[in-house]
Amino acid sequence: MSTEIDLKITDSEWEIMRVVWAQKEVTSKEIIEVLQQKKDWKPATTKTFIGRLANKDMLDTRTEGRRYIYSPKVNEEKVVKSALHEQFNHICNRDVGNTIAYLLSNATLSLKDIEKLEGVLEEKKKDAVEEVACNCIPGQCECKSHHCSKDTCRERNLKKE
Amino acid sequence: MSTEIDLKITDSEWEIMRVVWAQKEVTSKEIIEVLQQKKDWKPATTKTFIGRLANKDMLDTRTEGRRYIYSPKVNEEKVVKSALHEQFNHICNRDVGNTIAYLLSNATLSLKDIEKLEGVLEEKKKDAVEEVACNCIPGQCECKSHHCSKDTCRERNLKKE
DNA sequence: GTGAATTGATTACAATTGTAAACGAAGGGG
DNA sequence: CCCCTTCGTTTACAATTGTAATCAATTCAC
Repeated sequence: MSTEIDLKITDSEWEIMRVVWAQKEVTSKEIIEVLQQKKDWKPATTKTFIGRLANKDMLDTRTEGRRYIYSPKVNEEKVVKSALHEQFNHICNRDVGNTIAYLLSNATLSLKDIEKLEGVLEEKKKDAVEEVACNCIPGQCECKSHHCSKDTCRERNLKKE
Repeated sequence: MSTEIDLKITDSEWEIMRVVWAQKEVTSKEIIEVLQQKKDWKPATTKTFIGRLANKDMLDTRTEGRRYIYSPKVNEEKVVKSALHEQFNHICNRDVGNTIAYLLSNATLSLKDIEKLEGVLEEKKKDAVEEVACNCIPGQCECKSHHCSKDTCRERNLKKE
């Protein structure tokens, strides 16, 4: 029974959390100020999101005088990773390489970044597989089509023609 | 005025779309069958999602007899890329390299993948930057803290101590 | 100390999402 | 020809999300 907090947050909540992650400790006033440059939110709107995040146990609230100092209760990296995992769950394992290649070619990188990435790739060679196995259920990706046995299966019937 | 369709779909809609993308042409019956292995959905639930996707113009519906053959109206790759872009929008450009490094080290890759990725990296060296510029608004990442000028700014006041 | 400003909490309300039953038209079987 | 199945459509309804006003308790300014 791991008391794993749900790491999924909404787009608006990201905006709040990024401020809190960046500043470590902030008042609602500061969050509101920072986000005014980016989002067309009324202060009340920002406050709603802050409240919801506190409810969801994503924000710690320490009392300083009569107001709160908010600080993150979840790690930014964890949330980012979890969100990315979820994205990658939407594609076949066999496509992961290509997808990352796309991300790379789209990214702005420093030489340092590139070197690091080369290092990772070098490491990866050690446990590279001959061919990445498809992890999809039959019918949900092209690797395995679902080979239905029923006469009603359109795919099957097309093949018979 | 680009008639850009909104490429954002929900988790449940992904499940449907993946079936349609994989099969190119499917009936609702087949979608329902495929997803029964994965999701604990009643057929009615699947039908709802199909209907919504058709409304959203993500699915094409061709009539064959009295029933529909569904096919994708949006490209899978585009949807995946758009979803990933959205994710990467949540992090500072300076962290992109590291984040991709994490994805790489977490992925199962073939030698072929790795070679391709090495090629991309090689290309990247040509336009590698000295240092990736932060693209965040001040206050939303640690690169630029928001340097508020107001006396009420907590961060500022802490520094004065 | 009394009124104005702050600030967290409460309430509001529409849109989206997840989940599904019910309905209605159209075919298929007998 | 009539009933049963099939399948798209309509309706339902709770939970979540986006957006915000209002309230109530403080505190600050005068």
